[in-house]
Amino acid sequence: MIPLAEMLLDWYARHGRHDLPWRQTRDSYRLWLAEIMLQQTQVDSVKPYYGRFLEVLPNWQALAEAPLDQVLALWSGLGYYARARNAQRAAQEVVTRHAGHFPDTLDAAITLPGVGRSTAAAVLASAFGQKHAILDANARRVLIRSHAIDADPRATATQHRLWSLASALTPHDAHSYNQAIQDLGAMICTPRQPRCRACPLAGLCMARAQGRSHDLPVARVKAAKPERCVCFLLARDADGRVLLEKRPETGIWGGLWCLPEAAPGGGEHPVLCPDAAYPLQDTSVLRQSLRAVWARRLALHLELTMLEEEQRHAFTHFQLRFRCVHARVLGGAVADSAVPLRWHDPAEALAQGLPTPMRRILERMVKAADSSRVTRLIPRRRVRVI
DNA sequence: GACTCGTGGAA
DNA sequence: TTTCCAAGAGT
Repeated sequence: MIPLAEMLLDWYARHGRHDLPWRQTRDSYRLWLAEIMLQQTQVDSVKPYYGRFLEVLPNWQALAEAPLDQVLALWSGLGYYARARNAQRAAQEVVTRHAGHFPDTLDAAITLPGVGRSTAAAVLASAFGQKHAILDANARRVLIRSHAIDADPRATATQHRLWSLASALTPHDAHSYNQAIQDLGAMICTPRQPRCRACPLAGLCMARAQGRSHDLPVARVKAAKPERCVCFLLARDADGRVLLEKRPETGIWGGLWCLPEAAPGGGEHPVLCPDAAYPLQDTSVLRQSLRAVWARRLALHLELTMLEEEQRHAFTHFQLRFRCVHARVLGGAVADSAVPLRWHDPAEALAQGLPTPMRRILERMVKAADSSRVTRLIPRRRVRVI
């Protein structure tokens, strides 16, 4: 065995994170689900979602047959929602095309939606004991530092080099090795402030020998984050229900329930609209624009009552600035629309698949309603119409 | 190749 | 406060 692999396996046996939930099983479904949830997502974020998901949908069959809304509700807050949609499609393929068994070759596994080379390799190594190398962010960082690779990690040529390096180093016990290199990347060879003194590879690490541990991998060129501005409608009907719309299946927050949007610049879905930077100051122009957009789309007689303070939500490639606009419904009915619109009781809404900012808004609203119930003895002040 | 796709933690 | 980036894959 190559010394690097031997050192890693020895270190892993003594210091690895053997207690992670997905390391208590060799079941392909559970291993695959963990790999999907862990894509671009840190371990601590995944843990609560993983247990809940498996409790409700414990096998391929259950996931394949579940309503997509239920899958998205279980994913709500975890982000990258295409993973949830692809996961269900993959489960359906496993059931229909593979007789309920995860494919046992790399090429077949990669054809599943949401399963790339690294994910397929991880599942096949752990579920079936096959020898396949992974190349995730942890493994990539460890290889780049140990071999002092100062080329751009995102360049195709570097990717090829890293994959062949990963394959060459991976020993027969790929199951243990894959987890070992991930744990080293997560616990010792961290992105910032690597703990080189505790590293089992310190003796052969070229970056350390060259005093460049902190400088590798080379930083990516940062692109300026554009802003998008939008108002979300918090409309309540006479029963206190709130209006939600189901977003299109593709794009930001695809398939999730969301407060209706509007932007002064118009557009069906401003959140999806690049360069949608509009002023959000509380002006009569803004209020008229919002009323016009929502009147046209929703066919409701709305009375705007309040604009909340501006909030922000950061995405990977842009920053969202938004304000919540409170409104009472005086009349009209939700229009027939290509986009499903539905009135939800607040508690029921929180059980749906919601993006995190929507969940926060609705939770705050429910909390406010609870506290106002306590003080209901005091007559509610008349709401100012704006 | 260059974009697109979420969210939370750490510094 | 802002910045960075994670157990990547799809288009």
